[in-house]
Amino acid sequence: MIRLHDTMTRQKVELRPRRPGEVSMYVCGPTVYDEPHLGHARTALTYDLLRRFLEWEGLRVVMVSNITDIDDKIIARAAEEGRSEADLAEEQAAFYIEQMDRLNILPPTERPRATEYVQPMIDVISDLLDRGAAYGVEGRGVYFDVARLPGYGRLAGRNLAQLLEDAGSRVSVDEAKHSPLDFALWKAARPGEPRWDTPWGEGRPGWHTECVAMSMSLLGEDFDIHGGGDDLRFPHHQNEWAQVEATGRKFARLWVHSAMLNVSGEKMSKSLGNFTTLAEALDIYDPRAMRLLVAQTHYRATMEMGPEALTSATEAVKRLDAVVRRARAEGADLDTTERDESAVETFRAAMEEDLGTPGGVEVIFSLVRAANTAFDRGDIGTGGVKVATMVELAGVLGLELGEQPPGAEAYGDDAEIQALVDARTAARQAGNYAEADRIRDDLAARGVAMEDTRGGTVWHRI
RNA sequence: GGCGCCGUGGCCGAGUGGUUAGGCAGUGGCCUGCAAAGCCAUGUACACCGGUUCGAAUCCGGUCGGCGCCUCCA
Repeated sequence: MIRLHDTMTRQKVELRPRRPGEVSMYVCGPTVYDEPHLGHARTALTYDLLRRFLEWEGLRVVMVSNITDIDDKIIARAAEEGRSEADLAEEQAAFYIEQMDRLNILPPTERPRATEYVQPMIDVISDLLDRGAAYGVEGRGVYFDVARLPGYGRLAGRNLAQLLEDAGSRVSVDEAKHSPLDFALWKAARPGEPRWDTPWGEGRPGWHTECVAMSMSLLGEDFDIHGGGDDLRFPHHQNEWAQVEATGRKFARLWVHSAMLNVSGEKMSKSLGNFTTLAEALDIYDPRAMRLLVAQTHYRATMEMGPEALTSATEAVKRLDAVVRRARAEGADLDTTERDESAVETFRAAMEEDLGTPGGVEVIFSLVRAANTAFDRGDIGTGGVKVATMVELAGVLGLELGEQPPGAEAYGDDAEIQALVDARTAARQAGNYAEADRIRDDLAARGVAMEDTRGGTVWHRI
């Protein structure tokens, strides 16, 4: 039984897909007006972890993750840079996807762009207007009328009255709106801005409507999971919910939110300007280290992703790679279908309980120790099963092991290095340790490390 | 102000009412020609004060401290 924490009901609930065997999931993606930062990685990795786990459990996952390519910030940035919104958005979207690939994040089943779903958005808004749940304001746009939705605020853990009480002080009161809580479904075009024609005038879609149109168009009513970063809980997701609720349709069955990232104790965000770009970090650290670090922390807990944490995760990944190399050197059969079933079940149990990736990681490391212990005593068969199991479970977390860190380079090709390694072995066997050590130092200087195992000497680039 | 989260050993970070989380780093030992990799051992951790309990880091109350949301944001 897979359980997940549902933000709407604030409790862990069993995942019961609307269609047995298939999980439909919508995850809010980025607004592409700037480069992605570490926070985007945490969110994207979280849902990739969930998706991979569900698939490993034998479920078919239909995952939709959008790219918001029209928005106030994109318009502003494009104007600053003196180019078109489409040009900027396309460039940033491509860059975002490139970083996701580096993180080994599986491409979503569908990756819709907001501008491709303007008609569905218009349909949503028309429907809301017809039902009297929205109203137009001349020259401004169309607003959603939240006042009559009793459940509004639930995702934020609040009610309408509480929200209204704060609204006056926190949100600048807009006389044009019926209520300060009302939000824009459609924004009337201003000079020079991208625009689409509609029955109520030219303009562009409001953010909250975009995700409704895309999710409902691609997944249909009553889809299983709606996810995103915790900062989207309110108002974004609440406003999405409001629109669907007002039309009497069924929306997401379950709401999942992944926690934020802190940088030295403070939330990292674009508005605070304290963010590290993802590309920058991935140039320095093994992307697998970032993935492991994310998996070591529960997705609903705020985490710190500083240099220290990334460095320690990098070392941890090396340990995983090392045992795979050792297994090969020892001549273990890693293609075996035999598994440490007990470990697999412990892993599954941890993961089934609200995506308990930290517990899963624990299982992986306990297998590493068990494998090394087995190899130490010469039990290659047992060691091989442990490693094969470990590799599979790490794979569920999206960690491909036994690989050399990206960017690792050494002077010379494999054959040349192997020749030197062989020469060192010969020198050692001849008792010429000075020569052996000289070769070792030489290779080390070229970025090649060696490990002597009973199966022989193996080397790898660092 | 309202709502909510958190405070775990050098760092990161899990967790169940009573048995070692795990990772990184450190120290000692084993292994090694020496290393590397690895294994073993090692840290009397749970903000503070009360309470419930046979027993609480884990439940309740309070105190202090930190953070988030309430406004664009993954």
